[in-house]
Amino acid sequence: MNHQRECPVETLIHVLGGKWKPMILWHLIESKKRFNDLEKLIPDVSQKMLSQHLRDLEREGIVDRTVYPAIPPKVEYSLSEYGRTLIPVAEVMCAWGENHNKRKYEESAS
Amino acid sequence: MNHQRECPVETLIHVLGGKWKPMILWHLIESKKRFNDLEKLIPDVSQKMLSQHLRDLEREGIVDRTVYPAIPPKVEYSLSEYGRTLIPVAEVMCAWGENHNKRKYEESAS
DNA sequence: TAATGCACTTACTTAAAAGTAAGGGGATGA
DNA sequence: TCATCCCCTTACTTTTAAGTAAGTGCATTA
Repeated sequence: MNHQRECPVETLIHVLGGKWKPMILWHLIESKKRFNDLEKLIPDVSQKMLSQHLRDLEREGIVDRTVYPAIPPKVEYSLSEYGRTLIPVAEVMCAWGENHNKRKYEESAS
Repeated sequence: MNHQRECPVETLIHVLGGKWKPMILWHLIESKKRFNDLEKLIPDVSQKMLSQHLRDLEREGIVDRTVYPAIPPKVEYSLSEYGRTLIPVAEVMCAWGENHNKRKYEESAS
């Protein structure tokens, strides 16, 4: 890490920041998902937020959107090859987050 | 990673999200800093945001705030022992961010 | 006496993110 | 014919984050 140049942590936060994108990534790491699947998996997400963030992630090249020309329409979202480079990032972020939650839990229990 | 439970990436984003906290972390990884140092190192940050986010990070136990009872007041901010657990996280986030920036640069150049 | 430096705080304003509610297109099934 | 399913989009409102500007307290220096 180089402390002279601009901090690129910001870039990651820009791409993955906000309330919903990490959740979407999280579920797509496991497997490709349809719009409705994600809606069910992510409690309280509105359709608007879901479609907006999926579009953002698609624009960044992280998510692939595959449309099957069927009726009713079928659209699948999956991590792109590039998106898969985020898996190790998600892993350390999750590991830290889990530990932090545990710590807070133990703190509140004492 | 466990996809049944709640995604803890959110936790990390909660702790480190927003525009300024990653920057503060970034500079404190290098060495402890005073309020004014951070103000100079982080362009465009307002005093309000700086003090607010330093306080947030302090409350989360990530940053230690040391006050020297001198006049003019001297306050030093440093990563706590717990805060140092974020260093590996920052490293992978930075690495990904740098790569992403490079990719976007090459994309726009072509 | 006045100005300066440090580390903030407060009040107010603006911008960005998210929530709510409704609609739309294009079939198919009852 | 009417309702239903899927994948959204649009318009509008609310909430949250951030920006701006000014002020505070204490002491030292000029």
